[in-house]
Amino acid sequence: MPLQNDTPGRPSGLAYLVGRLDHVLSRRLRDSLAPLGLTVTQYTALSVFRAQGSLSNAQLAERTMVSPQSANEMVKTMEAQGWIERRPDPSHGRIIQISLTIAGHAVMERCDAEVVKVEAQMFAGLALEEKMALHSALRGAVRALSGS
Amino acid sequence: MPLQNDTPGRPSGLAYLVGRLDHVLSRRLRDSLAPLGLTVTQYTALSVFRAQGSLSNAQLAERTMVSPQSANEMVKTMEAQGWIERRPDPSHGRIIQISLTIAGHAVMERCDAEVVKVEAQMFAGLALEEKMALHSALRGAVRALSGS
DNA sequence: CGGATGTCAGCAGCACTGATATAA
DNA sequence: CTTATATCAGTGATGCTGACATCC
Repeated sequence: MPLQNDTPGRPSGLAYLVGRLDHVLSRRLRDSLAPLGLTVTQYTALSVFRAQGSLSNAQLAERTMVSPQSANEMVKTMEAQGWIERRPDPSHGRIIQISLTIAGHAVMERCDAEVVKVEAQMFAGLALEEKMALHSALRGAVRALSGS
Repeated sequence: MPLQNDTPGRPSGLAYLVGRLDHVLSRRLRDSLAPLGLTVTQYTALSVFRAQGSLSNAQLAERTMVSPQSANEMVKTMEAQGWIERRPDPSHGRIIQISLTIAGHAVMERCDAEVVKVEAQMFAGLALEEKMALHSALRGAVRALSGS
């Protein structure tokens, strides 16, 4: 019986498991990504740019659910690395559009190879159907918590 | 098609989703737990003591997959709060056994009520079977990554 | 003026490595 | 001497709030 107990008012342990898995996963990714010169949060941010194209800092902050200041911090270091470029929005003097550079795309591809390895190990025991179910469950959970 | 693409060498996005969910979940738990005076990692550590009973600092570090120094840091602050107590091991002069105090159990029960709320919202769309499947998938993933 | 955006400064929580002391 | 344990000190990553200037 996976759900550890049926005491009402006792957490089922799912929140605990999510946290624990992230903890272990982050560690593993950190070790895999460190030789390539980037951190896990940097990889995450770069992933967002790859998926979304060009974003302002405020948009990045909103999509990654982080304060604009935190996002700005990431952006500063990543620009210094040459992975992203910032160019003023032509239609608005304050907004600065941010996007991946060629070097950014290149480093992402190297990272992907490492991430694929970790994912494979992490969900080695799961069939494709199960991975898809997991995928949708996780997406649903993110959405459920992001809303309110 | 939940798995976003079939390009070989491209991450499936499961690692990304785990990280994102943890990010949102941590934020929510932080806000829920803050009024009770503890942080998410403190709640996690106290959960371990509740589940495992009495542990030394070295054992705590191993079970939570954290360095002994990090574990010791948590222990210090939680002892100062009166949630745990440390008593020398009778059969070994160096080891100090750590366990929950009455106050520790009490604060945990108050936390549980909050965590249950968050879990309910997070997995509102899932049937019991799906929660059980998710539970075992996550446990399997933690185990797969912890080993090597 | 008011709202959105970007950015500087300060701070807190967390986990790490290195070094040290002590018990077995 | 060697190992395990606890713990002090320093450091790095992350993310937060507050404050401020700027653009529309």
